[in-house]
Amino acid sequence: MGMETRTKQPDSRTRLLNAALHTLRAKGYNATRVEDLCAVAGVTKGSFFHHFRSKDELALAAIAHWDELTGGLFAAAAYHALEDPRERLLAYLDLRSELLAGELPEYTCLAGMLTQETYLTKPELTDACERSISGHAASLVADIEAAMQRYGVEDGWTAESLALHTQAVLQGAFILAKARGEAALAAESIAHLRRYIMLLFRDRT
Amino acid sequence: MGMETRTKQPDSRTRLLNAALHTLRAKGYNATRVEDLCAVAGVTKGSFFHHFRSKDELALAAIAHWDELTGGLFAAAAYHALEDPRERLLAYLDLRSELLAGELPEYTCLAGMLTQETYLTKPELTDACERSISGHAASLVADIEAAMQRYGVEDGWTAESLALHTQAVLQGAFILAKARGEAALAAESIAHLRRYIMLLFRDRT
DNA sequence: GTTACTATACCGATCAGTGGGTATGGTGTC
DNA sequence: GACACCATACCCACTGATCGGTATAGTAAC
Repeated sequence: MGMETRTKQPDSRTRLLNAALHTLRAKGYNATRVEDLCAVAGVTKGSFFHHFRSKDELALAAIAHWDELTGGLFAAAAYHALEDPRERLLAYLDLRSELLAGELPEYTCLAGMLTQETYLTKPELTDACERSISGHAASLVADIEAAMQRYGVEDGWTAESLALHTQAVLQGAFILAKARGEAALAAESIAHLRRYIMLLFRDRT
Repeated sequence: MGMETRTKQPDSRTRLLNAALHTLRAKGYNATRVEDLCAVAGVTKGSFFHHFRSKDELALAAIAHWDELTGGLFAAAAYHALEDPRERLLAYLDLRSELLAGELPEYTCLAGMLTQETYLTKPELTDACERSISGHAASLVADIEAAMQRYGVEDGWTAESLALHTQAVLQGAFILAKARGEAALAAESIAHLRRYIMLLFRDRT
């Protein structure tokens, strides 16, 4: 799986994982049949069970795949070069806003979706989702801490809690957007979060 | 057995709806079997299909039941008597925080949960969820508008968008709480939202 | 008798997972 | 080069269990 030649088509395993990212986010875990994924990936069920021992195991692999993709996306983002940590946070939110441009199931969070559906029924999956969300939140903590220091915030809340709050807002925004069927709603929620962060980290002139 | 049947227990239909509120929020729509609900409600499948034509119809009825219960709860809350609309909003959030005291699947939002799972697969259910969430959000708009006026806010955002944002935060907080398995997380997100509202509606002395 | 409700046995569709098979490509041996 | 050998990847037909829904028979109350 390491160094692969630059073929036009990814291999079956990757195609199944990509199909999973798309379909799981659109229809959820239980409503997605193994054969749906096979159809999207253009393989047969035999191939599916050659690569994954079970549907659960595919979901686990899909979350790992998701972490890899999104981790890369945000790690490579340009805003890390900004000098002011507050600006880095705001730029992060702006990027999240920009990502809303695609189709709805494409910008939604896989981990958030699966958390709801697997809670109490599939502990390993819930755990994997938790690690995914918490890991992403953790990547914001350093910037938040730096901003707190720079802007002299001592308000009885922790950097971790604000990092998790940003993720909560995003997750909630996705639900609202799904309910209403419009991405604009999610954008407005992110705008409110952006305003909150600007109010928290104010220039004390 | 005959004489004991006439207890103060709610009728079968209501017991099924209550079972649905509990079980659907805990396990989701697809993972909840009709017979699970029957077991919790203490009735048989025959009774279930006497009261509801299908599982979908039950879910619809459960959302209506949910709207009734929560609508009553918030309509009857004491804080509506407060004079300052900002204080009414803050008190609303405090009430939401207090409700987190119960077991996790008990304070979660049924509509938010079902939205995710029925998106693209059960349009009528998604619509019902949308109406439920939007309706609840709408009940906050008057107070937000009054607060905007009283505190002289003219910031390029609407009362509706802030109302929906509060719901987004709550929905997201529930997901995080489920992922981590602790209600405290949801409380912290609500605290951030509370702080945001206090920063928006500031006394300009 | 009729209406409202409950119970039980069953049907039919669905779908995760299996088993048995083929195709391809690599490797060692003579 | 030809051969056997083996591993990986893949396909198709099937199965066994699950579960929404139905058919039907009953009971209680007016």
